[in-house]
Amino acid sequence: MDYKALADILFPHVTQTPEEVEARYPARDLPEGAKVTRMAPSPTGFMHLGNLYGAITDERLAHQSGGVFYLRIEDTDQKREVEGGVEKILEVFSEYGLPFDEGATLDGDNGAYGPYRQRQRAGMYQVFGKWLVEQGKAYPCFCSEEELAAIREKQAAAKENFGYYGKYALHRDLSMEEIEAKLAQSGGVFVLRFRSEGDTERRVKFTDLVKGNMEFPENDQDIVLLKSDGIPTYHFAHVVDDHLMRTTHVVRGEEWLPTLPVHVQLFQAMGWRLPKYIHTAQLMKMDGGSKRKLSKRKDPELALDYYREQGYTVACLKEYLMTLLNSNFEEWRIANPAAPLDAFPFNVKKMGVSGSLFDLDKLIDISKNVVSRLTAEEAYDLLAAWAQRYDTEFAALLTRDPAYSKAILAIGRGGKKPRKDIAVWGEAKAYMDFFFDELFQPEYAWPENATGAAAKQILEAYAGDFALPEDSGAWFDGVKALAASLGYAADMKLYKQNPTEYPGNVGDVSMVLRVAVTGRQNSPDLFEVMKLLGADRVKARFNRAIASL
RNA sequence: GGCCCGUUGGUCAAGCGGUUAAGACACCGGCCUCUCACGCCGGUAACACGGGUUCGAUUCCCGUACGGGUCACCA
Repeated sequence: MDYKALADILFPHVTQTPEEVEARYPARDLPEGAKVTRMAPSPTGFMHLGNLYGAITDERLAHQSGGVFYLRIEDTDQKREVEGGVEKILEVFSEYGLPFDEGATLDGDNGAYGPYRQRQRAGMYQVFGKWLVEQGKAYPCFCSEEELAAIREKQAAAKENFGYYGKYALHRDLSMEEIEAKLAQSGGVFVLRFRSEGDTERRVKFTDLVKGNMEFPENDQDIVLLKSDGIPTYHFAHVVDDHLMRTTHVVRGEEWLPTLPVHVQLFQAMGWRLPKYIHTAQLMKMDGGSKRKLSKRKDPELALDYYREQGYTVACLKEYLMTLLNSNFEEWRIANPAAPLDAFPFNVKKMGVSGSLFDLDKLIDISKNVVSRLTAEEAYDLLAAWAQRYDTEFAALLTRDPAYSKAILAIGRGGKKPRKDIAVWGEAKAYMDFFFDELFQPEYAWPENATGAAAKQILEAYAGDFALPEDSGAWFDGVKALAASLGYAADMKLYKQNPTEYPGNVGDVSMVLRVAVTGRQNSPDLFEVMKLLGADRVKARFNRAIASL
């Protein structure tokens, strides 16, 4: 077989040589040890936790080592591509603060190793595809979907491995005449397959940076390199791009592990150096009694949009993912509560090998901590932005008087033990709605020791000549005095010693006030609340409560 | 089914031949000059199983079980 002639028949338009292509991608001029990583999503319009998970790893690895983190768009599957898919990707990464040093941008490319959209690189893959044909390492295949399905059936019946290999590789040894005939028949359309010399009896050894040493049978499948539209499969694109773009570390999910032998083989066939691989553990969820990989179709909580809608902060999601990514992160965070995330020394060795359950409880806990560390100003900005998007009615109230809203958010904020009651912005309305008269819809639930007439008596006594106390201490002294005057125990300790001697205690009295003012039994510091509301509105609320009794 | 990866409390996990087997979340109890949210103190709870190797295995090896992933002209 004259492979050179075959190559020319198959790729008549390809005139470039591999050397010419290579010349455009010189080794990167980076300091020793600098890592080059990439995020390589498909523009499916769907960004999920797994994307973020990997991207954080990529970004940290690159930027912690003085390297390069770039974005490559894997748009080789036109069927799955959606309008605006690239915009979505860019938007998410900018939202999450994971800056690319180079790669695809909205209006083109940024960087010297482009183009960064695989479809725009089609010609390049063909150069290398042609070159492989010249070496006898690749060949055209004309099998139809039906033929492939028939092969599969046969294999299933014979209990043999699936795939295009050995005697099932129908077009592996076509003669030049046969190829020409098929080519004429197909109108020049073919699929380029790799001619594997692998033998499953032999094993390849391999080291993954997180999984450690591994051994696989060699790949004997003649996998597809170029699809019938001339666009490469993931496998070929990965090998060509990561070589040319000088990627040093490939971070991807462990679902790629089974195809690793293919990639190793391809790199060898091309005569290129293998990048380092980091196969990350998968994000799982509990389904019924067992764990399973989070699924795009079944699990809404896999989508990043879900968290944005709920009002999780960007910081808390990154923070949580980091706890899954590096086992010593939490320890570090406890020791460095205020340090920026990027100050954490990310370490591949601290990455776990087995899939982790995505734990919403833990996320919420982290979220509360993150939100509690925000200043009132920051909290207001984030909340207002969220509401603007997901609850415009609430947004209108919030932004009507920013200073007022900030003051609400400032209650219990700051200091050593900040309040931690808001985990996500979606909860904020329920937390602070009573501050807005428009939203104030009390369902008076009086404390057990002071219902009905008792509650009314307390309210009437307190509201009678109500004036805003000077400070929290004065306020509570007043409540105590009121409690005592009505026969309630003003001292909790005394009350606990003889609970039967009193109708209730000062706690009950203040609870009545709280219920009247806020419409609920739980609230932040009542004095602060009243101060913000102002004497008039507080009074009005007392009267409203009295009227209801 | 073949191949691959994994298995320490409910969850995330530390551990890397000898430990009272950390810590975090969740849960439960107590304390915290008004509730809640915090905070503090305490508690329940784990090395999948069976063989080896070894003076000694959570740790090393083999097997079993279980879980997961993957077997496309998708990535």
